[in-house]
Amino acid sequence: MQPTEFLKDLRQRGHRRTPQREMILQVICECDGHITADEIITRVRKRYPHLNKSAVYRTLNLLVQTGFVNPTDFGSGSVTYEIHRDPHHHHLVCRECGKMIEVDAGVFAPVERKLRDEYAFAPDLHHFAIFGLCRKCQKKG
Amino acid sequence: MQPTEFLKDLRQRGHRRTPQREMILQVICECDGHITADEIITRVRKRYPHLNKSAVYRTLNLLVQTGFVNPTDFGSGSVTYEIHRDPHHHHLVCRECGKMIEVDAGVFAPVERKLRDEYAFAPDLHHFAIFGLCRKCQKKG
DNA sequence: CTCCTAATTGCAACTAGTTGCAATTGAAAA
DNA sequence: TTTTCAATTGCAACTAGTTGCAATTAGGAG
Repeated sequence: MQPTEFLKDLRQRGHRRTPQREMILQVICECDGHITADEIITRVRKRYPHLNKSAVYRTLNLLVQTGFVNPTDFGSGSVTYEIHRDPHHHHLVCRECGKMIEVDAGVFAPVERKLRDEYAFAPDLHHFAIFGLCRKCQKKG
Repeated sequence: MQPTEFLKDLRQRGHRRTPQREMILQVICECDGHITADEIITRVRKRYPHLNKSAVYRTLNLLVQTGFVNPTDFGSGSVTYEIHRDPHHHHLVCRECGKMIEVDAGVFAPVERKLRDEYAFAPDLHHFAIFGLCRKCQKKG
């Protein structure tokens, strides 16, 4: 999806099209992967120096609420954001070497089933960062 | 486990027994459940008014690293801490009414198996807060 | 008991992110 | 085109948590 499409979709939900949101979305769409709020601010300010951080955080929260963007905390001190792709995926993160492996949402299907059946609970199992040890670091340790 | 036992165990790992750590551990052990850093500071200061927040956060991080305490982010704005119990457990949190249900670690066994078998990844599947909808709120919505 | 040294503390400054509020502005209606 | 009003922004102050550094201290060795 392109920024314009997201903005149209937001409009239909009663949100306004503002230059700030337009540029924030542009940067997120261009970046192709995970990006932090700080990096968004830096990139937008190259063209539009007056951007305020509140607007960025509020826009990001809006995009997360509407499901256009997924937040992930890799434990680096700042949350990263990524355009949502269907189906969901998760990230395995090696706590030794930092290696990241993407796994598809299906991994959690048995968990979802069990929580629904045994607890009548409908979980959101979206976009987790799962820490652990990768193959190489298991052998080393 | 009692504060004294934790302190002994820490000592064996090369950490010192300080009055700050002693009182922080006492408060965590007494509280019987989840407690925030801020609440720990408040409670310790009743007896020892000069406690600094850095010491609290550093002690909490130490206790998490050593596995004595589990951190959980319920999305309330501050992380909560809980004495570790074996076996691990997780928390289901209803995003509508806030209801919390404890589930044992076994729920994630199939995930662990799959990640080990298919990705050679050894995950830490400890003490998650899993958001979703409880039975009642599913019916309402 | 005294000395020594690394671990720990307090402090102040910092980072990431949130919030209340007044000023601005998008966009729909007149 | 002008009016209108809620949505949004910028700002400044705030919260949670982290960090670098100098001063203190636990606790083992002599």
